[in-house]
Amino acid sequence: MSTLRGAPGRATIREVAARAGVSVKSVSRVINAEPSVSPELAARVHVAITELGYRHNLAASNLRRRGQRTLSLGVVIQDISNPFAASVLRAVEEVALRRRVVVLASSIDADPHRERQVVDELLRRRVDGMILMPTTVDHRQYADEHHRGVPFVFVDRPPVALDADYVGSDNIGGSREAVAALIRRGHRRIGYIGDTRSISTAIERLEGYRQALAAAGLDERPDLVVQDVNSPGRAERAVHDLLAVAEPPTALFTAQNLVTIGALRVLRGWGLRGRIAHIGFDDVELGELLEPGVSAVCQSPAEIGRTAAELVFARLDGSTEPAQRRIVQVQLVERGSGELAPVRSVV
Amino acid sequence: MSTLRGAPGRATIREVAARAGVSVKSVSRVINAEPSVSPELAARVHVAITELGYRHNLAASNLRRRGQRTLSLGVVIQDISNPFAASVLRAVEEVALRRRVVVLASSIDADPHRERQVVDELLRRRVDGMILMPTTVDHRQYADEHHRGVPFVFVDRPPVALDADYVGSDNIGGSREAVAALIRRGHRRIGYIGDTRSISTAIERLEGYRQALAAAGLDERPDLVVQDVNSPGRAERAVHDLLAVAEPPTALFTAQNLVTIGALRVLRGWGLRGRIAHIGFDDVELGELLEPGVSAVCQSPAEIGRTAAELVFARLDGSTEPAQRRIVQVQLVERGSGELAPVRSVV
DNA sequence: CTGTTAGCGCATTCAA
DNA sequence: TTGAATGCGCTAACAG
Repeated sequence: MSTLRGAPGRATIREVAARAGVSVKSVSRVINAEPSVSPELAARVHVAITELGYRHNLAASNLRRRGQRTLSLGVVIQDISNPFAASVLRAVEEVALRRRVVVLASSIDADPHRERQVVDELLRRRVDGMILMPTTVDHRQYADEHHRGVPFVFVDRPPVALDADYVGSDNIGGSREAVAALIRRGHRRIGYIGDTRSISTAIERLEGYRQALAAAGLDERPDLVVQDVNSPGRAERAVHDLLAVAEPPTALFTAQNLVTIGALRVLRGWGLRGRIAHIGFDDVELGELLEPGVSAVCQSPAEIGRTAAELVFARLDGSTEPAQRRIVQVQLVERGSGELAPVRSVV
Repeated sequence: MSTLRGAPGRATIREVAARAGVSVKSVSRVINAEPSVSPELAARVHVAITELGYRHNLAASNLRRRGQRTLSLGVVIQDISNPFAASVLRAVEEVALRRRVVVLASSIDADPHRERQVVDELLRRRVDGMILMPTTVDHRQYADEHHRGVPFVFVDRPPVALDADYVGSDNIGGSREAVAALIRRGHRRIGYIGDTRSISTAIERLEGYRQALAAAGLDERPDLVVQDVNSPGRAERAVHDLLAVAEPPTALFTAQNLVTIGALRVLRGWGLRGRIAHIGFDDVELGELLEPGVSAVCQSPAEIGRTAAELVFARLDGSTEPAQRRIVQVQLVERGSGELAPVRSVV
């Protein structure tokens, strides 16, 4: 038996009107819950709607309606499989659904071309606003749309060459605090492993690392800083390299999610998890169950997402304030790995 | 300075035509890349489009166009923050984007009312098809839409009272294999902790547990089976209860993600992780880093998502085959916790 | 309170 | 190869 045979075609407002014996305008009034419709008329219309399986067509409605809102929001993120991005999206959904706004989301990985394609597809569908976790490093390409009335809000990475709202974590402060905590435990040789150096969050987290060193009067040792690490696999190699230097670090600061995971694999494999202090930026799932627990600078993706959504809607509601820059606080959660004292010879 | 002042209003096809000195229809032809337009005319139109910042309006276009495809897909899932759901969604996105189809996704938790609301919002926007991980237990409410031409594909949980396509994991087989593996190690008292018993996956996983016991000639002990556990917190209590029975289990089968996590917390807290064998259904992040590693029945969310998307598009391409039931294989990944031998007195 | 007419932005006839 | 009319489903503006 076929599941989908002979679509009977969808009823229009005109057919509903005919069936209910009223004008199309009256049906429209009922649908939009306008006042000043007699209860009997409304009832007749509702019956007709049910009988015909009529469903309001939002697109057609928006075509004529003033303001032209599609009640949809575009969200462009790195990868929905990443827990951080997923939580951001979830929070955006919450705020949006309250306004009956739906979310069109797409992952773009680290592919600028795909970012462009996805943004285009979303704009073709006339999303009312856009929340963007960009992978591109120059955003003037979006200026035209932005100023034409589709507000762009940037998440996690600030807009470059574009005057738009931004929400992100306190990357500098969080990193500084983590590294300072390691220093307080007596560590002097602290390894840094971070993401691609063109990414603003990577830059900021390295900056926090440096500030903490400077505040403690420590010199940065270039051989303890590894950048451009963007996968667990590369992180494993980076740890390997760090431990091979003349004076290996007694502590590690891994400045990104996947980097942290890669480092955990190596340290665990070598039985070093209890001997090298380790703090990661961004939480890892089940970090508290490991032995020792994984200390981490925890972000608040839900608050970031909520804030981003609120900023978009504020713009849609007519706000003309200067571009906002909202920094969401992070929190160093100590679970054991970050509180280890230095061990003279780790390897 | 304001970020969003004076939206100049968006150029229409008519304005483009005027500026290029051609007819509306010619612009339309250029936009849709129809053959038989002279290169010069096309060039003039393209210039006008760029100058005016014109952007094709897909909604208006679809209104008149035959077939009326919005090139959008609705995806309704439990919770986008759940890694399983996120991976499914990601795979759907991949398939969809190749067809320039965008995905409207929404989380509904376990709230039937919200499921209804979200589905309504998506249908109002005339999504071409729908991928649904339902929380409702009766789906005849979707029959009308489904037969009207909006194909519904069910994921993770099969349709009830509705003749629609379904993609899910081999819950029975996976559970049977996991429990059989425990039995092979010598376990005779194996605890089961599972999700709400109205959920089909929970029913199937319990069935697999029972089949394994039966195949080994073991009687099911009711005091070792705990159902309706749907959060880590409840899972912790369930483990607590199981360990308090007269003859506590020497092995545990936790039949869901969050249940597994709750169990891990308790076992770790009590120092029992190395003494009670444990296999979970559905993988947990970083499970291989724990000590011992968490053995798990791993699903293939990406394949589930890909298959679901392909089924939707097959229907949209006109397939009238009988409703499909695609079972995706699972894999028991042994990492240590499931290979522990029975310990006489665990507590 | 209810109905009529025009038109949103575009694609489809049909005609030149 | 190009263009003028007509209408998609709905709402705005204006009647009654």
